[in-house]
Amino acid sequence: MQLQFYPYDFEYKVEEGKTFFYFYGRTKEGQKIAVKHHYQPFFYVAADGIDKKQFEERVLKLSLKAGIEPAQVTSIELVERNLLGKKKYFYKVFANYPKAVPLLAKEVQNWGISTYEKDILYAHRYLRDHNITPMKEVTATGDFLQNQWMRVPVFAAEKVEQQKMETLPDWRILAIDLETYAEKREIDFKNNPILMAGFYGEKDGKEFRKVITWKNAVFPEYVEVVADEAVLLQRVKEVILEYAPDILTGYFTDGFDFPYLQARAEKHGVRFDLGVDYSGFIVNQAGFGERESKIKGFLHLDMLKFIRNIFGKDLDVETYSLDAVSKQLLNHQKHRVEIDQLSYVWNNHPERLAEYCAYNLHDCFLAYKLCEKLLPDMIEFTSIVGLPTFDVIRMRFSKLVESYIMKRAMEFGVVAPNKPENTEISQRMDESIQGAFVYEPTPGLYKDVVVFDFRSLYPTIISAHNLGPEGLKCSCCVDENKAHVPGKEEYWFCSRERKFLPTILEQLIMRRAEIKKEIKEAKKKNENISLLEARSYALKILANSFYGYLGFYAARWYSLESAASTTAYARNYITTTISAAQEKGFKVVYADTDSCFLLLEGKTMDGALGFMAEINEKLPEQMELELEGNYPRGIFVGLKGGDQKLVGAKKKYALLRKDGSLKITGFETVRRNWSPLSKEVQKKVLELVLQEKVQEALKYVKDTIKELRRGKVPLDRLILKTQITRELSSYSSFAPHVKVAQEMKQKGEAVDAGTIISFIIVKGKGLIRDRAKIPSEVTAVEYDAEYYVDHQLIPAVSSIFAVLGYDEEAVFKESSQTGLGKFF
DNA sequence: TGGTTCCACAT
DNA sequence: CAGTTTGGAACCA
Repeated sequence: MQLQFYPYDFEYKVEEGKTFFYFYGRTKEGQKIAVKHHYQPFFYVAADGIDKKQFEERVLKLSLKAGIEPAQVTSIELVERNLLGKKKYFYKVFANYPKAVPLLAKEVQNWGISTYEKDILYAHRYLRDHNITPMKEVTATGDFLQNQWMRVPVFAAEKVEQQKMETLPDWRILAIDLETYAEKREIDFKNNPILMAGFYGEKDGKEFRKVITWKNAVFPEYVEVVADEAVLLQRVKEVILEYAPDILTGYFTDGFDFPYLQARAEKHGVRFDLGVDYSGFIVNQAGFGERESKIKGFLHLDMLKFIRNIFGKDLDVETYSLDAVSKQLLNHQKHRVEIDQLSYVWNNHPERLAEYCAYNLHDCFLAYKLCEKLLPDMIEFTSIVGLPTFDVIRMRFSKLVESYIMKRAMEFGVVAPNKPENTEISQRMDESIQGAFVYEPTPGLYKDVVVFDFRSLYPTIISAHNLGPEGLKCSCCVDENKAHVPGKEEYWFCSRERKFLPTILEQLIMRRAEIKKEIKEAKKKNENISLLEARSYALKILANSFYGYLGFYAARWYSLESAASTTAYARNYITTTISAAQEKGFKVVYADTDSCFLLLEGKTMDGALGFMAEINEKLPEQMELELEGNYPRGIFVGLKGGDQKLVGAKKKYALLRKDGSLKITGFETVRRNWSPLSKEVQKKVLELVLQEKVQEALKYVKDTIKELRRGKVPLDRLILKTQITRELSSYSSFAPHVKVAQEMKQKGEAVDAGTIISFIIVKGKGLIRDRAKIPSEVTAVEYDAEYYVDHQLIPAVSSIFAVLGYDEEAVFKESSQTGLGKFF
């Protein structure tokens, strides 16, 4: 019979000497199931230049001592494959079980023969070799088995294939969050019990809300009170099994909630056998004390991991805390509850526990919503990379790129190069390459700034010039002039044969271009574009990571020469564009990496666009110079410490859009350790100056200074914030915020690493740190206006006014009473 | 300035 | 063919 299902969790089992791949998933009808399929593990052995007959005899006889069963070769097969651009012969050497692979490969390696792909996880190998994408519909042919050893029916497949790339529209998601006993923020799995376990889900259009706790009090209807922690654990298990989610989600569940549950269950002797095969939580150490947690037969998505590793890159958050991330992505925050007080309330005021239950439930809600919102993105990355979603969201970019390459390698008959040895890694880590070109601007206020940029510059260069280790210094193109890299003539890349890496990168770029078109169409028709945008985002981020990957020390397809050539080409393209613009009579005011800023100065926009078209005619097909924007005004300020008229600061400018809004880059307006006042003033001054209302800008600053001196500025606009980064007692230097933190601690407030300290500088004599006070203790007249004028206001705007000629050295050197302050 | 140390996130 | 030590910011000389 045939079975259609959607798989999301995977493993393998060795049964009677045969290796089976296990899919866990849900059928179209909603039934959770397991599907097993036989597939033998293997690795590659380089077959060129060895005595084949001798090797075959020797390898087939191999039998190495190992744990359960000796590691043996079951069969071999001679195949042709491509390694780093060269066609070669390899043996596929099949092993009797997955763990035998590295043992056998090591032995062959000892014979002095190269081996490949011996460290590919069996489950990953299976998915790649069968071209199966998790989360998408799979058709299996076979029969159900009689079984008692699993919580779900087991289907034994003879054939497994994927024809449709449809995903389940309604994944069943359950979010979980714990509150634990912690008197002073300590996290102690051994000694501190779980006080509450919260759940949130939406099933069949209905909300599922539950908090389990073991203290009796008056609670809302969603709270379930049980006798003790052991019963709580038992109930957690039952709730999960009853709800039967496909996806379990939470925030930092990998490192906190799941291992906590596991530890407490162990302590109480509660069997947490909710895995599909009655196994419990599986907690692995991953990397630097980081953990990964899972339960067999569920897909565990720790939202922190996906956001931190992949999705958060474009996110403007200071930390990846649930609070900050939810605010940014969901426009929702955590409940404002004094979590530090939970243990005290638990012991002394159970009547106040209800608000903690609400807090607990709300955290579950946020995790659920994050998961729901980002699921299309997670599935998209899954399908591009072709590996389990569990693994994909826990990967860093380099791994993601490599996984994509290895998925595509199948179609191209490409064998993956080996990972570098440790010695090789440390060598690579010492190497570095020249980066991007940045044009030093001349400080000034400019009119009609036109900005052009190269679309996806690095990926398109790699694709257009066939960059990568495979075509590097090929023997066929030594004399081909055009194959040599401008500015790096010692490198050249094959111009005769299109190589694997640039090809699959080009496909990413093209695929994204198609999707962008689809998005445009969908927008016209007012259709939902969130899925398309997830796809476009995934493709973009992956394509952009190729360059970094080529220069990443642990990469299999490492090629520093290719990375260096990418930036060399980029520098060449941007400087060529600058010269071309200048030849056309355009003044270039700035350029950075892939963008070029020029002035119209009486010329027309059509002229500028004509210039762009001319450039594009000469560019390789994949590359394109685009109009980024056309700004009525732009300002570039001087470099701090440099000659304010001559030396411009790089990466620091502001542009005025036609609609009056600003595009601000590099200015301090966004930094935390500036007062809200300085940020406001800086932004306002930029705005006025860009509108050429210089006198107004001067007056504005003047008025603000007056207000400051009159004590009229509200205190909340004067608050400075700095984060305490470590244990308070370990500070040897006493910056203002450290001093304030100590005062707070004396008053019994909790101050730890991570606490953000707010303070205001007040009048008086002595060091700044002695005049830093807790905001709530400062009265309106007390703040030190001169400090704010000198250290907050003037520094925020001086470079802007300097551009306009208010920059006499003497003026700045003197104190505020007579200095710039006098101006105003 | 470069080398070194500390810390992610959760209660 | 589950186990690895990660990477960015803050600090310090």
